[in-house]
Amino acid sequence: MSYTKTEENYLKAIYGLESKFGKSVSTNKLANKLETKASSVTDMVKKLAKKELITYKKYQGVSLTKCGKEIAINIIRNHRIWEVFLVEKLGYKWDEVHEIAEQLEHIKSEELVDRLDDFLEHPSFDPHGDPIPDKKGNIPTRKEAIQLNELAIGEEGIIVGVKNTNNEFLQYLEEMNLTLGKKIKVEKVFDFDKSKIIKTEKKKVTISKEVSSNLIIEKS
Amino acid sequence: MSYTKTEENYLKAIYGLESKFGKSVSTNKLANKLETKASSVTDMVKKLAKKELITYKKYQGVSLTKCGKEIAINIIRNHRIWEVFLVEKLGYKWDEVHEIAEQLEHIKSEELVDRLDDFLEHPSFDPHGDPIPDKKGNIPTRKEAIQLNELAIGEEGIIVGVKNTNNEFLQYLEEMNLTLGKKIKVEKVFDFDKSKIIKTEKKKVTISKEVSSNLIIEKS
DNA sequence: CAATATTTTTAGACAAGTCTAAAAATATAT
DNA sequence: ATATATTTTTAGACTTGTCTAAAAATATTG
Ligand SMILES: [Mn+2]
Ligand SMILES: [Mn+2]
Ligand SMILES: [Mn+2]
Ligand SMILES: [Mn+2]
Repeated sequence: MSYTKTEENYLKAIYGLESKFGKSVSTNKLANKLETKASSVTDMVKKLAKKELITYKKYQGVSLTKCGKEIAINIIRNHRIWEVFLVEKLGYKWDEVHEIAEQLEHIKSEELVDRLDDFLEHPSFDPHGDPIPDKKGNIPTRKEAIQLNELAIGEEGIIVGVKNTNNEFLQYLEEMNLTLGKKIKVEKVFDFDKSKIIKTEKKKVTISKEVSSNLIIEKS
Repeated sequence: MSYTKTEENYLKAIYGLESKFGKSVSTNKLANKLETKASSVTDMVKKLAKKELITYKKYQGVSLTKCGKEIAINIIRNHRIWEVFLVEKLGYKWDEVHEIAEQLEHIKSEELVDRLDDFLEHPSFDPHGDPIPDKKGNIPTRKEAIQLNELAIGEEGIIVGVKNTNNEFLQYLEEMNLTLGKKIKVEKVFDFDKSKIIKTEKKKVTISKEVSSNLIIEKS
C-alpha cells in the first residue's frame, strides 16, 4: 500500500501534534499546521479514517492508529535521513535543508532510504539534534537531555538539539556560535527576565529565556 | 516559474520523441509514451501551448519552444545526475535506478542538483552512457561513438553506452559481461542473421543483431 | 441556564488531470 | 474521387484536494 504526498503530510502533522499535546488532534490545529482550511481537514480526515490510518469521531478530533503511526514515523525517518545527507555530504547549512527534505521524504522506495542510511553510517540524530527512527520505528532517546533553561549558574553542558527549527532561529544560533556539539557554561542568570549569560569556547553571549528554553543540553 | 510533475513529464516526453523522429510529435505517439489516452494529451497540450512551452496546431502535432526545451533538458539533467548518485554512491545496479530517478528528477530546488553534481565531480555521462547536460543545457558528445553493428570482424572497441535502457536488456548485458567500459573485439559475423561472436576480456559471447545495434562503442 | 462565541461539519463549487464515447479531420486504399 | 480507416479533438464525467459560505455542534460566559 502506498499513500499520496498529501495523506503522508496529514499523518505526519497528526503525529507531531499528538506528541506535542498528548491528546487527540483537533480539526483547527491540523488546519493551522498544514496551512489549509478546517473544511478541507474534515474531508481528508474522513478519508484517512476510512483507510483505518486514524480514528475519527465527529467533533472529537483524530488520533493515529498503529498503522497510521508507523507510516508517520517512516516519513519522519525519511525526512531526517535526507537532512543528514544534505548537510553531511552536500555541505548545506542546518537552516537550509528542511524545505528540500519536505520533498525528498515522499520519494517512494523501500530501499532508497535504507541505502542512504548505510551510506551515512546509520546516524542517530539529524542536523537539528532530532532522533532518527530506525527501520522498525524505534526512536533513539538521550538519557540526560534537558533544556538549557534548567541549567543553574556554573553548570556546563553540550548543545545536542534545538526545539524550534525555524530558519531565523537557526541562523541566530549560528551567529551566536550556539550550534550542535558546542560546549557551554552558564555564567549568570538574570532573575527578572530569566535571561542568561552563556560562555562558549570562543565568546560570551547573552540569551533570552525564549532562546534557552529552545536549546537541548546534555549536562557534563 | 515552476511546473507540475505532469507538465515536466510531458515536456520530457516531447523532447525525447522530437529528438528520435526529428519532426513534430503526434498526439498518439505522446499518449503511447506517457501511457495515457490521446484525449488527455490533447487537453494537456493545449495547456502547455498557452504557457508557450510548446507550439501546437490542431491535428499537426507539437514541438518544444526554446523555453520548453530548456525545461526538458533540465529535467533530463536532474534524472541522469541522480542516476549517477544512485549507482556511484549508493551501490545500485544500472538496471535499478531509472524508476527512482523518475521521481527524484522532479524535486524542486535550483541548488540541489548543482551540489549533487559537485559531490559527484561533474560526471559527463550517466550509468547507461547517456550524456548529462550541464547547467546551461549543453550536452556533451562523443566524437567516435558508433553502434557495435558497424564494427567489422577483427575490430576492437570499448562499450560506452546502450541505446535501449529497458531493465531486462540491461540485466541480459550484465550476464553477458557487456557493461560500460568493457573492451570488446568482433570475432565473427554470421551473414545470414548478422549475429556476432564477441570476445570480451573474460569470455566469448554470441549476440544477435538486435543486441549489437543497441550497444554504443568507441573504436580503439 | 440561557446567550454568545468558537469550532466543526456540510453543501456546493473549482482546478488539475484523467477517462470514455462520439464527432470531426486527416490519411489510405480502391 | 470516393469510401474506408486512422488519428485527433470535443463533450461530458470522475477523482483528488482544495475553497467559501452557511448550518450544526460544542464551549464559554454572565
Ligand atoms: Mn526538517
Ligand atoms: Mn530536522
Ligand atoms: Mn533513466
Ligand atoms: Mn540513464
